[in-house]
Amino acid sequence: MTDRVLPTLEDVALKVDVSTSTVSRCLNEPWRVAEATRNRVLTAVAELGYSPNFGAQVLAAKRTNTFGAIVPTMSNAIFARGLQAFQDELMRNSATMLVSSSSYDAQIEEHQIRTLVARGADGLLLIGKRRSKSIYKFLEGRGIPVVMAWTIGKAHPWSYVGFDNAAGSASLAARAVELGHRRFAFLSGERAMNDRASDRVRGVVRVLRQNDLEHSGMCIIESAYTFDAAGDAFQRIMESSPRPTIVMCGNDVQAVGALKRAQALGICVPEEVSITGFDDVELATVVEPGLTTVHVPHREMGRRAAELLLAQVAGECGPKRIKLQTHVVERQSLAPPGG
Amino acid sequence: MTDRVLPTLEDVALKVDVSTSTVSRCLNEPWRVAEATRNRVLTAVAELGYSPNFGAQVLAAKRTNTFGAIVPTMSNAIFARGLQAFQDELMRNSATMLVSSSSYDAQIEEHQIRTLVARGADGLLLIGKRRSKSIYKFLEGRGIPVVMAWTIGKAHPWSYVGFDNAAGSASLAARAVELGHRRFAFLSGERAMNDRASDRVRGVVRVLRQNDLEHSGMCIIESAYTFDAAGDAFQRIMESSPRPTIVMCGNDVQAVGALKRAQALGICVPEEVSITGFDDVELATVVEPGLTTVHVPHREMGRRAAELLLAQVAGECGPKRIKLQTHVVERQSLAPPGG
DNA sequence: TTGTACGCGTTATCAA
DNA sequence: TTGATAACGCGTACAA
Repeated sequence: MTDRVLPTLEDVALKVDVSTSTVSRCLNEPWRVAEATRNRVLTAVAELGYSPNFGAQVLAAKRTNTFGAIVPTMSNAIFARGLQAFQDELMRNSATMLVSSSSYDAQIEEHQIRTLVARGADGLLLIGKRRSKSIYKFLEGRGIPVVMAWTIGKAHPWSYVGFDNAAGSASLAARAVELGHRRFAFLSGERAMNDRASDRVRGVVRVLRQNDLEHSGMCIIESAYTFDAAGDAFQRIMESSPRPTIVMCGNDVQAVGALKRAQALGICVPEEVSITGFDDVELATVVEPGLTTVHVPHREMGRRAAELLLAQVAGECGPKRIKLQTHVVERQSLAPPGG
Repeated sequence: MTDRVLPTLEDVALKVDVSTSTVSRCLNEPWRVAEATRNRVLTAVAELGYSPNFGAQVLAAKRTNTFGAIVPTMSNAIFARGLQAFQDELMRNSATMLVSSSSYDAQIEEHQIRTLVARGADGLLLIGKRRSKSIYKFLEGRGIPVVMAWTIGKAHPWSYVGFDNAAGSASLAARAVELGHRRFAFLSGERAMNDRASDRVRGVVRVLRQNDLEHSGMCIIESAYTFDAAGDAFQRIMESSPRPTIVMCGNDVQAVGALKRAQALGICVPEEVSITGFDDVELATVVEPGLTTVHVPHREMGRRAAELLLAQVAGECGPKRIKLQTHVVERQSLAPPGG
């Protein structure tokens, strides 16, 4: 690798015969410099192909203009749309995005939080709110703005851009009750460190109780968020007796896993059992029968999370709590019991 | 925001009563420091919660340990798996990943390349190889290692970790010919700035020619990589006469779009028309009938791209050309013409 | 409106 | 094995 030497602020300054501060100002606060000088400077900048040295800029300005996002997974569409929107909004504000995925593992997530903070992230987007005290203390100690998405909580000192997971699954359960379902099962994600998963179960339990239906005995099985694991879990559920008339799933991936397994087992959906999802990703529209699910405003969450973080680092506002709405999307996988 | 002051190298040095150089060495080249000193230093580091200042580190070391990845889209699984593997491998080497998505737009991609380079990326992962001379000149001028994935090319001065797109679609076409197909149509992505899309079409044309089949008149329609756009394109293809017996698609997303439209129009797949994809993402296994497609080793590409970039910035090797294999995955959407 | 001068926290060179 | 010291390139008071 040959040693290339890039032009510095000083090179530009020398060429135009002004001070480095003037060049710096032209780039950062152009309005504070006379138009004539500014033009000469900017011309020289273009001619030399000057571009500020990132490290120096960060060291001096104490900001990286970089935001970290840690999502449980990038492999399916659930968080991809949100990330895309997050990054688009950052780009519109000439900021950049660092991303990691934690594989739904709290330990890995903690490590990644520390890494991104060490990397100088000006702010962080995290999914969910259930994590260790120590990592919250760490974040608070660094005074870094954090937005938690896909969930909602009380604000201070963190921001939330999300929705009520319990309410989302509750409205879906309510619709199922309305259609005549009485025997529910829930195929959940692992709830231990996942507040979204717990809330989604909780919402259903609440509805059952309100309708004086058996809820304490509702079959709840946890599985990983993969087709195969969910398929296995579904199979176990269907081996129980009496069979549920509806299996509500923690998300669309699990629901599709369940659906495919049902077909493999020759169980008709929705005639013999209804299946529902959560998220409303493309997958839900592509399977046969189409998946009844809860629509989540992924893009808006991503966009508003970025807006909020940018505003917070700019000191324009403090932590906020932005609650978005979900709604049930009815397709064919949910029908009255018995078809 | 209260002004927090984080411990610096000097704070650690003072506490242990050594020089800052020693502390720095303990962190970066621990073997070059006496074990006793090292232990005292590391203890102090832990006690103070010291973590190096990123900007200062970059400024002094001239490396960010950060790698940029620019993909056409994050919204579906096509590049998500590759990115995941890329980032996993980076993380294993305590490097981090910056990502952008260009929405399949060359202009946006150029802008993002410049941004990531300005942001100090030590290396870049790009998808495909067809882009403007000027951006290549820019990259060459900066001497930044670049790996182009999802494609293969002659190496110098760039690296490639990919596969032969033409060969992939060719083997699929050959199989279709073997099954008796004679009238082909291709539902392609936009080829103007997309070498993968062009190559995939080219592979099919080659096979048709080799089998003395009509190829110059093969119906080729381009569409965006979305369900709806692909559905529209499929519909136009099926309105032509004589109808093709097989519609090969540029990727799985387009193929699923075509498949769903076929079902909406009451056209039976594969009885009335076969449909094939490219990529072999989860989507392909979930639709009914399952999609016959070309399997692409996404994860391995991502992983090896990271390995290669890391090796290149470490000066352990120069640009390389790593060619991986694809293979046809037969499911139910491809069958002999007439069912 | 522009310039001077210093500080930011590290790494790297060289000497001890 | 350790320490002094010089970069590294930019932002920003403060002065002119």
